[in-house]
Amino acid sequence: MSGKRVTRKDVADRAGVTPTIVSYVTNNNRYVSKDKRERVLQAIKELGYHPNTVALGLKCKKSYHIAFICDDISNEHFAKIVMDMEDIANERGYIISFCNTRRDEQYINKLISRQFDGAIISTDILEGELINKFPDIGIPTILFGNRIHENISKDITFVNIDIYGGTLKAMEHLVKEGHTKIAFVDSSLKEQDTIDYNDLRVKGYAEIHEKYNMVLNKDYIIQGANGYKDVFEKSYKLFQSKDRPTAILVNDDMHAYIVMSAVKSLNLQVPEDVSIIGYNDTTIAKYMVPRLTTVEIPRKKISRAALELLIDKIEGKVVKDIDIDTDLIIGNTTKSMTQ
Amino acid sequence: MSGKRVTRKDVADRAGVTPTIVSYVTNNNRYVSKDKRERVLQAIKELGYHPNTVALGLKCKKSYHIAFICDDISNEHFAKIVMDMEDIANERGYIISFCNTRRDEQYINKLISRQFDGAIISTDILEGELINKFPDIGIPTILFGNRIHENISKDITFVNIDIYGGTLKAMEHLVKEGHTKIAFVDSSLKEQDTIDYNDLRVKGYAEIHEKYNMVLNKDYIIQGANGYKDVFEKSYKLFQSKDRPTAILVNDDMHAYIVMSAVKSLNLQVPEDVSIIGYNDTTIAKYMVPRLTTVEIPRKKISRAALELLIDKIEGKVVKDIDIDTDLIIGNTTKSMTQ
DNA sequence: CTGAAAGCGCTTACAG
DNA sequence: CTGAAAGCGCTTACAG
Repeated sequence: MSGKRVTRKDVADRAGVTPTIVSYVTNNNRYVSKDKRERVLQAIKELGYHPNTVALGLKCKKSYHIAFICDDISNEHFAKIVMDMEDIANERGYIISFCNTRRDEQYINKLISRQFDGAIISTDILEGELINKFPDIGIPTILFGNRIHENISKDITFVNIDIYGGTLKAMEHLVKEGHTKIAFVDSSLKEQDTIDYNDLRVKGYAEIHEKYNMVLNKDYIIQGANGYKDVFEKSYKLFQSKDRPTAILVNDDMHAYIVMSAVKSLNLQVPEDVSIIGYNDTTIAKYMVPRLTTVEIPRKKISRAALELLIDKIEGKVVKDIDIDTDLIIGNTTKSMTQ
Repeated sequence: MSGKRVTRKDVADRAGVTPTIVSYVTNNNRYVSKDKRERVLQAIKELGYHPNTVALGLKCKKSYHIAFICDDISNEHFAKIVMDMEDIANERGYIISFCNTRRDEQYINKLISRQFDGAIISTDILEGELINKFPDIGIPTILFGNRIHENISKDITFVNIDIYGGTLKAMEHLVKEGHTKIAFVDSSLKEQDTIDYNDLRVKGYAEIHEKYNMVLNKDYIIQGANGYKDVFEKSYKLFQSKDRPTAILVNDDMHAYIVMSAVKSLNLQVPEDVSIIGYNDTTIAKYMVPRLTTVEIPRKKISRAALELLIDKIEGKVVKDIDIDTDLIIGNTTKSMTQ
């Protein structure tokens, strides 16, 4: 391409000043005579100079670069969170890199080498050991989830999302409608030793069974599903069975949609034959017909909280965990059994 | 947090060698005596050393950092493209930053300052002038779209996606089924002077009208819709009208889904009352009931093509534009009028 | 008011 | 076989 990039030195030569002056002009942090300033600005324009952020990063040990790491960048829920965060980050001079989690130490090392000023992580599948690599090396880190894991570094700040409370609300709603045969889908690709705040869903699910003396049928729990196709097949099979559940809680709206697709493929109706509840309140939920009942995770709140906590932390302030409530949005995909 | 980061010098001190030796060990590109090599590796492990990519980038003028810029990171279509690209990039030592387009010169400047080794851009809303900033400054750039725009730099390489051909296939399909009142939705936030390869959709749409002597009703074209809600409202209104269309082509699956939602809200049936065709073949299309008929953009192909072209370009090779075909995936959301 | 100089953490050509 | 040194493009403390 067009040869070497324009540097500060090129600008200085063009404007007939020293490189130092160019810096003072671009950073606007010291008096520079009007004459020189104008020559510099002119030269910058003529040459198309863009200060090299990499050099600045090296010198100042600050990259203005934040990583947001989640398990599925193709899930609208996370994308919307990033978009909200970007609006705030942008004002503060930061950019955010939106990355997919990889259960791969080499990949994590590569990220770490890039001198992010901070990281925001939302994962169900990464071991504490790998997550801790960020704070251990001195990268301010925020984790979406809940401080229920012992192997997470004390240096990590949590945005505690009340998935547990949301799950209780969803389950109570189904129980009040008379459902006793309730299934549950957890589509995250979990393994042992993972950060599974999803377990808060299982926990809530199990506790409601206990509270109301309902039999917990293990066959009603679909866990560690492997992608959309797997969720479709497993839920198809579940609803094909003689003793099929009358309601199902699905850990993500898109997956809830897939479950509904499986249900419909069996010529069953939602909510007449099967009640469905999702999580996240994404576009798919809002425009589903019937409208999906779903546990809302307040994205605006968590993105703002996470980003502000992170920037405070980067700036050396002491920050504390924060708690975020969830709500049940009642749509039309559940139906009372007692009517 | 934990103070300063571990540098090459720290490792050298610990291992009792010069910093140079540490580089030769980490890069594995020169003979180092077994004894020293082991001491270095030991020190790296003990200290948790991660080479500073920023410093490397400055020295070598190579960031191993690629930008993928698209108009809506919350659209699964783009997220899946990034994920495919990442798999390839990862093997080659690159990381990809997944960014939302902003029609904001400051933002573009900020990106440019970050010394990306290359950029892959997919946009309907960015002016050529802003896109050209990347190649103009020497950043190898790939653009998804079609070389039909005169104001795009010659230095940009195109991955030409045959949206036009796909649109013809979709329209032909509807015409063969006897539809003559066909609507069209373009949900992109376009303005004048934009890279609107979407216009290829409009072009195909118009040409088929001409070819078959069909009246092109301008009221059937919804353009510049502003988000999901707007698409819902506008299509609701469209299908509420007396002279409503019997079929509709929608430039994205999720938006097609929203249109279907509007249709159903009016107690109309798909495909009995309204035939719908989308674009992209994302998850929503695959699991829609009835299965959405959609113009497939072969994501695997375009992501591989784009990334390989880009890396070749970064490595100084001469590359040529590439053409990618599209296909119509026939689902169950269209119905023959003549049965 | 303004410039020369040190230094951020690396790589690698150069000189032993 | 191996080390000292230059230099990538910046910022800013220091010295005039």
